[in-house]
Amino acid sequence: MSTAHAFHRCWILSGPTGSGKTAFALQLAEHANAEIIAMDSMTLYRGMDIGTAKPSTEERRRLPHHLLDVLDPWESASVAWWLEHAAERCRDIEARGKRALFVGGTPLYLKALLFGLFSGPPANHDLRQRLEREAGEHGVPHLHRRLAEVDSAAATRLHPNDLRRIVRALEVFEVTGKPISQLQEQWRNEAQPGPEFRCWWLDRPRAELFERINSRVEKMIEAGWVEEARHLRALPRPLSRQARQALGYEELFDYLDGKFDLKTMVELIQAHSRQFAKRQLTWFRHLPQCKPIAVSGDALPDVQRCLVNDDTTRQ
RNA sequence: GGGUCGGUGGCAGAGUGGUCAAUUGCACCAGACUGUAAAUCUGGCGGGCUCAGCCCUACGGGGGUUCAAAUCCCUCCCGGCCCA
Repeated sequence: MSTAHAFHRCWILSGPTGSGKTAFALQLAEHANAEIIAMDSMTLYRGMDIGTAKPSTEERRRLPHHLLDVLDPWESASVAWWLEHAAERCRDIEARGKRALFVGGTPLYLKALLFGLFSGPPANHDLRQRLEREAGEHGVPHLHRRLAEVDSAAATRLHPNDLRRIVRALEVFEVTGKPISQLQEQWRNEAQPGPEFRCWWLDRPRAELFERINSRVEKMIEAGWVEEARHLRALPRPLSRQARQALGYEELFDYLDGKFDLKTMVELIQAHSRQFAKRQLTWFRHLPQCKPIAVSGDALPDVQRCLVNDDTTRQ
């Protein structure tokens, strides 16, 4: 069930957290008569607004945004879930003669957009729990050895401590009877994107990016992030495992429990945000389809020049 | 002014004569990543090199003891606490 063909004409704007995607996206979208689809695993959740830096209501009024606020915070998303909905929105937008512009910094979603996913089984939580318990009793390397017996190719690629991926690989094997390494081969057959396809990422000097991240966290606190967290905690149902992983919320909850003071919490969130940005950068630098746009300061990049430069790099 | 405890790598904090370029945590750098991904995992982290080894500079400053000191002694500077 390849969805990759759905994205052959789309544009993608990515970049690390705090690089200025939202502002530039609006300009880009208005220039291209586009509608925006969030390529973001956390802005999916209602009620998580400040911490996930969702576009403001004014910004959303300027043009249609998709896949924002589509789940309750106790619900769970997954790449596959997102990809399916993304393809649907993309087709719909293009059917209306407009351009789909994906904006966001979730690298796995970006990769799925570019390459698709292999058709495999969804998460089986009971099975995962069983495997994780097994790892807890005998150690993660034990699970790795077990994987090596049924799928040596996957085991070779995975570090013996990489619990998540070892569990996923074993899960796939147990429910399909096929090694995950074999199913993953499907990526090689993906079609190439069309000539209108564009993919950029905003590339700021590291020191500047980190300063922006640090001050943005402070601004979020000033904007009432603590209250937002308090409210989320008071909901009738607890946050889903996925939603809970959004940067900062766990630290806010600990702060509300009195585990540390405000200053310590802010510093923790800032550090974790910087580290996330760093990991994002590793992806962008290694995805050849994704072209860097050098940005610095408050000035937005020149749309026209981005398009021109991109053409020259494609020849 | 007197007494006392302490000054270790970006920070916190071990070490208390050789096995110490110095445990560990954080920060930072690099990498991985196919249905949890703002997650998870891995490696590096004084400087230099003809690099599984060698050289240099290092544990507040200076001096000393010793074959050998971050570790012992003297002195100076700085900080905390107590007395005045």
